[in-house]
Amino acid sequence: MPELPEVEVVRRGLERWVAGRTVTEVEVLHPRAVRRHPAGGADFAARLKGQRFEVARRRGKYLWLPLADTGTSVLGHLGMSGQLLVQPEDAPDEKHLRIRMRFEDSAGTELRFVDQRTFGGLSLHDTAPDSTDGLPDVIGHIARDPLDPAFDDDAFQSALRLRRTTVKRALLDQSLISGVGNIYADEALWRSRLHYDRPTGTLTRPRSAELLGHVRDVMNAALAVGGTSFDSLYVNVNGESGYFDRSLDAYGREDEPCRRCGTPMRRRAWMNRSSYFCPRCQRPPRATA
DNA sequence: CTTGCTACCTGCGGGC
DNA sequence: TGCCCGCAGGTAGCAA
Repeated sequence: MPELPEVEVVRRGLERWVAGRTVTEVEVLHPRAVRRHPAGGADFAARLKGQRFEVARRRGKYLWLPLADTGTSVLGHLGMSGQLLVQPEDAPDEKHLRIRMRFEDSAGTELRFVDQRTFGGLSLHDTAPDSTDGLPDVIGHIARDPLDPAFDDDAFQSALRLRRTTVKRALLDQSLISGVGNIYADEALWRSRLHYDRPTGTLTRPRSAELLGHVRDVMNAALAVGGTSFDSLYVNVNGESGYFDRSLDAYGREDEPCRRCGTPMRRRAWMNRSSYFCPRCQRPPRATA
């Protein structure tokens, strides 16, 4: 479940179904799922045993579960295909089950990390000493996300202008603004009538403010309907899909009419992935750029 | 320091 | 039927 709205849907599920529970047993079934935990899977399991989870937190696409009274947290990233599922203990193992956690209460459910492509993972980290919001130390480079009340709009706009890059690259740069991925970048650019290759330095203050507003709007709209799910890979902790795919205006709409002007939408290969845009509403920047 | 490119994985659908 | 290719919502790590 990649981008901010989908990760927030998962965070809310963890808040409801996992917060306050004490771990009794951890099984690491694939070493790559804990590769960001340098001490390895056995250490990860041993250190988690007996600890109690506090309310799940999130920044951008990262989420973490603080362990009560330890100054440490279990940090998670879902990568491209990761899922955190709260399943009945007797449910059959998923094909790509990587990590299982059992609890000492009698709720009868366990937490599972399932990940087909193993780009995601869990790890255990200390809380950053200078952090006021319990941030694990290893994600200090991740910028606040646009739904964070402490996100600084002015600072973002200034930093954006100073970048020597193009606008979509900047939106995907998690050290500048976090939580935006390929879908919501294309959606926000379409709403802003901006081409993905527009140099950041050419954006006026009102244009960058508008872009940021559209990033927020599209993420909030997606969140309200449970996120974007094209298939069963992107689900909440109960395995349910979101509905925002029906509301996408750009992403995945190659050859379909632009919802604003009717021109067929285009797809361009871009950074080993794709960009979807309207060739009429989102004109490429002048000259070579 | 910044910016951009590639590797890291598995699976799916389309063309041959 | 099967093989090969391109493609998939992400990020770390490295080169320039």
